[in-house]
Amino acid sequence: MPEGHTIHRLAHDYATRFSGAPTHVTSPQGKFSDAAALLTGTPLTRTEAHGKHLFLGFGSGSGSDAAEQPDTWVHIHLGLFGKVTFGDAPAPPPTDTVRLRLANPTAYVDLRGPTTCALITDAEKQAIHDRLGPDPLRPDADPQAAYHRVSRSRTTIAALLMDQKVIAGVGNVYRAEVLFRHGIDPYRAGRDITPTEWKAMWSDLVALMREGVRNNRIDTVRPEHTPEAMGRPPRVDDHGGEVYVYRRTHQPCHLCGTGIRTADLAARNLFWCPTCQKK
DNA sequence: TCCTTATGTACAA
DNA sequence: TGTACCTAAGGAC
Repeated sequence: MPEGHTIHRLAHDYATRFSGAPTHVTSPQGKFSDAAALLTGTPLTRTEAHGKHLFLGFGSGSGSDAAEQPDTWVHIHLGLFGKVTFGDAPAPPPTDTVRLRLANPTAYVDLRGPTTCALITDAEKQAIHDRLGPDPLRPDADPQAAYHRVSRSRTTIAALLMDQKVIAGVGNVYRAEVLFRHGIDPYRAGRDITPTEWKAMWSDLVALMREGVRNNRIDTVRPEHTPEAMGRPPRVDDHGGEVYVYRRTHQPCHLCGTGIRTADLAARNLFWCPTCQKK
């Protein structure tokens, strides 16, 4: 379930389970074997997330100097299919799709199907930060930098929200849901989004994504709109969270009953309520 | 057992 | 804009 909240959660969980002690690093599938051989026995010293990019820092930092940088980073991007599985030691025999396994005396973690898993330098890592937009989950994020691009673009707000150079970490679910929550027509041009609307959407994303990290799932339905509150039978969305429009094609809108619409936008599925999202 | 689909991105044309 | 890539689950046969 790789949107930004998942990656920040992973950064935290990798650190919790593997910081400090030397880590046994392997690549059962083979595509990362050379790097694994270099890293094995080295401690994981730092983890970081920016948007959908995960960075695992190995080596150094073991001294008391907190400013010390890791010697090298593993750059991970899950893409559409990537999955991470944590478990307690002893680790079971890995299946042949495990790209990267970390193991220590108490825990193991398997990475499967990532679009990227590569050893990079600090400079290469910096280059990735430089090409990404602000991430609502990072304390250093500047929402104005994102609005600067949004406000001078003829591209639709739906496409801009998915553009990682504009804003990092928002994926198809948060995109659909934040537009619904603000009643905004997904086809409006970025330059027609007012500063007030952008501020509201940004702070909403910060809150929603923080909750996503906490719960490890995406919930966007306000308490007063839950099926219980609306006097309707309870419902489970098949992606594990409670949402207004994402993948609810043809189902009635929770607020007005109109059928949720879907369309192809830049090769991704777009979902929205044509009645509630007219702004 | 095969086909479709998916919360993503990069590159070619 | 189309296509390639990485994996696994669910549904159709």
